[in-house]
Amino acid sequence: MQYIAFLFMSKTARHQAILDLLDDGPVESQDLLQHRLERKGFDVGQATLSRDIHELKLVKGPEGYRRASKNLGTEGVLPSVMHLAREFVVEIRQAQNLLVVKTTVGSAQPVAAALDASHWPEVVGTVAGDDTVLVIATDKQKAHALARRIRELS
Amino acid sequence: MQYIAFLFMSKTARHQAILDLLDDGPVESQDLLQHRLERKGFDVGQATLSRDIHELKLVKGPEGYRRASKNLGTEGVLPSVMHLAREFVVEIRQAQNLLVVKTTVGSAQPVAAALDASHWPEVVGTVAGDDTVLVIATDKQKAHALARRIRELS
DNA sequence: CGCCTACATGGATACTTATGCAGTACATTG
DNA sequence: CAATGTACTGCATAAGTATCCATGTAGGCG
Repeated sequence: MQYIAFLFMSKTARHQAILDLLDDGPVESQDLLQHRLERKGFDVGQATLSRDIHELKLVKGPEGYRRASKNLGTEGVLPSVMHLAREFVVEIRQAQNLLVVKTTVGSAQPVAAALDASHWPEVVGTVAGDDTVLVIATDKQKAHALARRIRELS
Repeated sequence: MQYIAFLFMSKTARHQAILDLLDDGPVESQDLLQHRLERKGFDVGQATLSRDIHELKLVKGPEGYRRASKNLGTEGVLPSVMHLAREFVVEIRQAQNLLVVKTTVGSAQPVAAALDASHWPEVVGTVAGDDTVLVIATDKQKAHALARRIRELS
């Protein structure tokens, strides 16, 4: 039944969604969070949110829930993946489910940050050095698709 | 009556005392805080503490109440994996034989170092960025087992 | 002094969050 | 396939926190 896919995707996706919501500012209560998630298509109970919040190590201050180490309101909006890719990506190679993205020297970090922020489902995570970003995809196929997508942005 | 002096000194002094207490580590609940303050000579109700906490803009995370800006200083000694995992690891995702460990911003390096230092047989190696550690395991199964083990540390 | 206003506080209680338990969906193993 | 284990979840409810209301005190002022 379709529950399968739903359940499987759900938790991680929901976590992502929660973090996204929090990037728009703190959320007062679990109830409010529940309703916002609902509007985003996540139907989940308060109990689960309590658990999610614990797992994500969120913190509740006077303003509500927010990410633990999110300090200094440096709300520098990061540039779009498209812009960054076009500007700094030099080459993309694939090795199994991994992509090695070569960038101009010093640009790997911002590119990785942008890829993370885009929350593409194929991207499990990224690690950046100085001129290289390692992108971890769920599997070979996704990695390939992802490579194409990034190339197309250029 | 001495109530005068008591009442007059109280609020500010109590606030100070609360901050002092928190410097020794987070406090789980208002109840606990109440008892600790009592031992220090402050006799105060839960309602008042709720207000104090708000006024001091304290923050409640998984560990309890703490000061908002507390930026956990990780000094020279390499803390145990357990401690680091519990403190900084936010999420663990698996992609094939790799684990993508998300940490709070800036903590990836120390977490990776700790994982390396633990010399677990499943860990082939690690690479750390800013908020992401890539852990390479020998195979899918080991990766899965490893993920569980790290999660259990929390 | 008598009166008024502003605070600080505790008790009771409304409200919010955490958790024990049980059920569902797989995954793995024999 | 049956048996067992793991992950995830909701419901009911326990545990924890915030707030309404009443009280007591201090300071200002005519």
